[in-house]
Amino acid sequence: MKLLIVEDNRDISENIADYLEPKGHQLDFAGDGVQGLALALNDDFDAIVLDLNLPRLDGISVCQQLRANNIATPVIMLTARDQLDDKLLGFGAGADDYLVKPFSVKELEVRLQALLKRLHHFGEAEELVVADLHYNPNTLAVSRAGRPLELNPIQRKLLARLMQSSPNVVKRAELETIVWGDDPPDNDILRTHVYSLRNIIDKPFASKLLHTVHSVGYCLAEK
Amino acid sequence: MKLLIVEDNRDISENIADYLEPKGHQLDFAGDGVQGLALALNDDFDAIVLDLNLPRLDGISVCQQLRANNIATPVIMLTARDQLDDKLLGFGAGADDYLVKPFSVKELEVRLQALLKRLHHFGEAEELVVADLHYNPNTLAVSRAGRPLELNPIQRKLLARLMQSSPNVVKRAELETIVWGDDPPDNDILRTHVYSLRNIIDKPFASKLLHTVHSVGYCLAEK
DNA sequence: GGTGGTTTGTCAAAACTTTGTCGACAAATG
DNA sequence: CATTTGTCGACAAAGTTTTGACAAACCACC
Repeated sequence: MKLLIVEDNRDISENIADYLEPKGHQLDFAGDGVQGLALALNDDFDAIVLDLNLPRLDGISVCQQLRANNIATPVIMLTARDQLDDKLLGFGAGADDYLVKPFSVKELEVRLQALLKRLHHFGEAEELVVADLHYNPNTLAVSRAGRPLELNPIQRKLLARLMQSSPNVVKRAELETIVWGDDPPDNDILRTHVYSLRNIIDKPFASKLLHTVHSVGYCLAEK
Repeated sequence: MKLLIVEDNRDISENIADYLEPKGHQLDFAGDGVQGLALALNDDFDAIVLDLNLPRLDGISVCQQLRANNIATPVIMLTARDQLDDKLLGFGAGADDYLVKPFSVKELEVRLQALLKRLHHFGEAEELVVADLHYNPNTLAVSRAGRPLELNPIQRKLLARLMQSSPNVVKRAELETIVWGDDPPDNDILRTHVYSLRNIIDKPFASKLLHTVHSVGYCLAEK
């Protein structure tokens, strides 16, 4: 996930970076409020970790400005132990959670995850990606090399399974079950649908992704 | 606000009571998990404070049972300092926040308020916006490109869900549940309502927002 | 390496399903 | 009792799925 850390204490920033970056999260840093606000306004983060006491512009003001600019990114405030009343202010300014310094980075991670689970599209499926082919199961949008493609329901079902299983081979019988449920057709109509799917996702492009595995099934993968 | 405190340590319960009751909050108490669950299921609280270690039934199980019974009341977990991993479990079970013992009651209050604010924001306010289409769930005012529009109740329900889910596709069955509850009509009357909604929000404008996804449902989005 | 049966690719037309449109009428609202 | 709202049926339009027919590719075996 993509995070913005606004914190003037280098030790704390590095501590966070050391823990979260190895876990695959992408972090941006700002050392004061003005810089942090600029970054937050110009980029799209999954969450923002915001120190309360910052040079140039304090955390509460940063948070207020964000909300005033209609940016709903979850914000976690960092406060010193004796600033409990500031927390109330922080929540008033639109913060979503806070942590008392000194805090464990693991605790930060737990709270980040809780926030994202709550706010960030609850119950949504992940976008499927194979090479330059994208399929979003929520919007049902399909695109390849950035160009949008139109699929009908059967084609979507086939594509979804092929992408989920990629780069593995999916057996014909399995694809038939996906489309027609427990009573598959006795003729070989799957062929026609694979053909039409191929026409849409492969025909107009140089490299082919959907490969036939003779007398087994199909597989979607690069090369 | 009406709170349920599930905690086997009398000192802690009393501490909470002494601080919150004078402020006008109404508290109920349970000394073990079974009792707590029973109270939570039979009454309507604004929030529940739930100890992790409880006699008879632990806090995580209580929380899980609540969610399984479709009760969305905010839950704050109380954990000992060395139970950080349990927090992950707690969030997984559906808890909304947690506090590390020993905690200040003032901090509990801050977190309770934050939770309720979050809930209220979700349940009541928040104007919905998709492209130049606006819907305020409080005033029930709908407008597009600044021009006010008049919707009837069913159209509003449909629009609200479509806007909340935008740009995702919303399935017909889901829209039917939104409008008619658990027993959807056996005919296809949703079509007529979507048609009339479309007449109001799209017909008089150049760009169309409400798109049909054949044999799936509808989606509200730009382009 | 040729041979023949099997599997796969191709495509257009036919059969079918879902959706848009709208007028008529019943039910709810105030 | 007038107006708004919700339900229904009918038909045309749009979109989807199946069918069937032939050609090309594949594979096993002589």
